[in-house]
Amino acid sequence: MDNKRELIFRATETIIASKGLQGLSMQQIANEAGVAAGTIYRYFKDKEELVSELRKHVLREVASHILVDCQEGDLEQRFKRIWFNIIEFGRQRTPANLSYEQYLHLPGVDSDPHQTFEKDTFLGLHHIFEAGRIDGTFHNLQNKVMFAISLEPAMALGRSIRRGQIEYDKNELVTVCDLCWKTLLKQPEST
Amino acid sequence: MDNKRELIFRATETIIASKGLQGLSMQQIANEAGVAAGTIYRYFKDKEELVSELRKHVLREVASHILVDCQEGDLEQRFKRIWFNIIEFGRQRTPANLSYEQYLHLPGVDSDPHQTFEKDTFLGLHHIFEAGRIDGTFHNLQNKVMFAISLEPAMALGRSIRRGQIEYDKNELVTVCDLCWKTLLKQPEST
Amino acid sequence: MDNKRELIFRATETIIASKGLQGLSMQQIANEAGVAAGTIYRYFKDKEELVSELRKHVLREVASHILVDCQEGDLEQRFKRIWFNIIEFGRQRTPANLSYEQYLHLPGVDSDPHQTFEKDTFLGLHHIFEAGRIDGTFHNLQNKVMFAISLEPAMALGRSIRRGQIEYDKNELVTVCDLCWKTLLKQPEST
Amino acid sequence: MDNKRELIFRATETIIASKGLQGLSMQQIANEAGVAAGTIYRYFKDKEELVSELRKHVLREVASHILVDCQEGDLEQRFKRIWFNIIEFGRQRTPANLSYEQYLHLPGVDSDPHQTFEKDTFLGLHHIFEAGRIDGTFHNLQNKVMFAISLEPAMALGRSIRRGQIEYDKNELVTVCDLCWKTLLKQPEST
DNA sequence: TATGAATGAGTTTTCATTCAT
DNA sequence: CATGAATGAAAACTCATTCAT
Repeated sequence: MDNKRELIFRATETIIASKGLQGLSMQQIANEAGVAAGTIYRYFKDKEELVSELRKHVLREVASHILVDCQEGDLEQRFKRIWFNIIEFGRQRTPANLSYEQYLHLPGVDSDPHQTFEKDTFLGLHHIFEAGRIDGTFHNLQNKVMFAISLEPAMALGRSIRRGQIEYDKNELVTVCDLCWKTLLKQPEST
Repeated sequence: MDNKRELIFRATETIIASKGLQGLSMQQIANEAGVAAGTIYRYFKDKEELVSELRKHVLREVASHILVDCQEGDLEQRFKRIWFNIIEFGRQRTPANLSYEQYLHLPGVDSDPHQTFEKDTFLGLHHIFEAGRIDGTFHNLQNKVMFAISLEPAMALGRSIRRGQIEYDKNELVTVCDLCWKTLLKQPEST
Repeated sequence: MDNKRELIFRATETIIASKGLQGLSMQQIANEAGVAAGTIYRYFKDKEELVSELRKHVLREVASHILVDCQEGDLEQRFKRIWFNIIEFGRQRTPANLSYEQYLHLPGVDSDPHQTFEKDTFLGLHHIFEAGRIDGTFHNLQNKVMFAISLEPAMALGRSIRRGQIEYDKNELVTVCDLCWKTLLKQPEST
Repeated sequence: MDNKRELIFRATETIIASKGLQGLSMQQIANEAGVAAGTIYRYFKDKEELVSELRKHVLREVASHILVDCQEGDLEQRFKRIWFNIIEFGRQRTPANLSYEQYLHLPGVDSDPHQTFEKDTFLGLHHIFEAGRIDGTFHNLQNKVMFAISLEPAMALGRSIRRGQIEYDKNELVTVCDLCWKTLLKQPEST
């Protein structure tokens, strides 16, 4: 069953979340997962494969949290929903979120297969940016650039809230979300 | 001499830049630095101390690159200079930059001494945000929040350029920088 | 069925032939034999028994190849037939031959049961040497000694041909076979 | 110092002699050598290198035992001295001899570097065979063939004596040695 | 102070063997 | 009988750290 594979994934995620990728030993994973060390090797060729497969798994988790409900409503509603999804997800001290961050700047992220996988996983985001660019609502900027100016702030904010570096203030966030949205717009709205 | 301490720092930085914190052995550092393995222990209690001291060292390097020339001119000029400093620094494949990223999300970053040190190092930024907030030019937001919406994008962009995910386009950057600046402003400028 | 036992034997032989006794795992044997790993344990107590049973199996194979047609003709004809059988068998890159060599100098060969089994298996050879010794044709030497001077060369030659260390030259071999034969004779033939 | 390398060699040799190449673990070697397991890796890249370097070491030992005093006297004297050296060495239950046999039929022996090394190490033998062939004393046979018919028997005999399969009988050996010598001769001596 | 050989605990990985299905 | 997932002990190997020189 894939039951055990999932078990190992969760165990690994948990450990990475708490001790980082450096404090990660196969024995620990086995203990946490409640299986024998050797069992891991029935599901993953070696540690490298486990870590790299988990990366995809985590990215998928992140995407599923962030892209929830992002199909309905107009562009603004969809964008703002995603923006808050990012905040909510980033605020949490879940294994998924914490281990996601451990993967963020790993050497080798810029390899082709990784980038392709990442792009595919977050395809929903690209659709939004493209839609806005095509109908002339957004500035004519590359997707990555639009992400950087409008959603990267949400990631940073979620993280900072989680770390206790800034206080969670719903009203402030609504304001900031609106600022991020307006940054994308070619014509400032006539309010 | 502190000559050797510096030598060890540089060696460590170089290795972290290329292989990450995981592929970091004392022997490698010794080789790269051109000293004996035992020598490292004359300057650092153990590996942990070396890594954590280097973190401060790297943060200082980053700050010095980013805060260059940020005292002259009006708020806008100072902000935009920093914004581009971040882009320029982030674009580079220097040991300082690459190893900086390796430290970014390390578990334990949220510990108090770390946070204090980071805050002190980037004090210059705080001054700018405070100045703008006090004279009523900027929104009334916490510093970290202002950083998140105006400079975090620059960090992401620099990184993406370096990784080849977006093309370097000076004009586009000028536009984006301006957008980031305007995000901070309470009253949209009357152009 | 003994069908499966034979299957396992052949698989083991094949693997030993190509990777030696060191690169021999139960899983590999199972794969090669097309059975489950656990199945092997229905036919053999453990790996040791499998390996040791296979040794006998291989010895029997070797004997059957070498002692073929060795009952007909006079002493010289019988000897020379065997001599060439050894050459022919040794030249081949068959699992039987290759795995036989892997067993040759294994520690524990000098144990009593092994020696007895070996002696029994190659009884045909002993008959020839005894016959020659009794009728006064051969020197009065122990069987093993006669084997050493007359057939051991054939084994070495077959092996060397297989390894490409010497070229196969039928005429030269006929000469050498004759030399080996004459070595056994008490009185050099009056040619 | 190469002191420790030698120590590790001797320990490995001893273990191979008693348990074969299969029952050879780095930990055992370390224990036998009286060093830490990690120390072995300062002298040898990995187990494979250790085993393969030891092979050369052992071959050199064997050659030095066998080729002792083989420069003096006429061809016959030189040959017979070597023949008895082989017997004497093969009779011994020394680590050098026992581990030598473990290497004899290892898969991979027929690789080029191995063969070249072996040929170089036993160059002394080739000289003798060549000398005899050139001055017309010996049959016109390839060196390996001459080795097979005249010295391979000595190897087999030494081994058999050691294993207790034949009794040590000096007179019989002198006879047999003479037979081996005569096998090489083109013209049977006029006695 | 500097060295680098040596250590040995800890890591990854393999594999003979068992046992529930 | 046969399976093959699971086990866990043991193997190969790494590496932070120490210490005699």
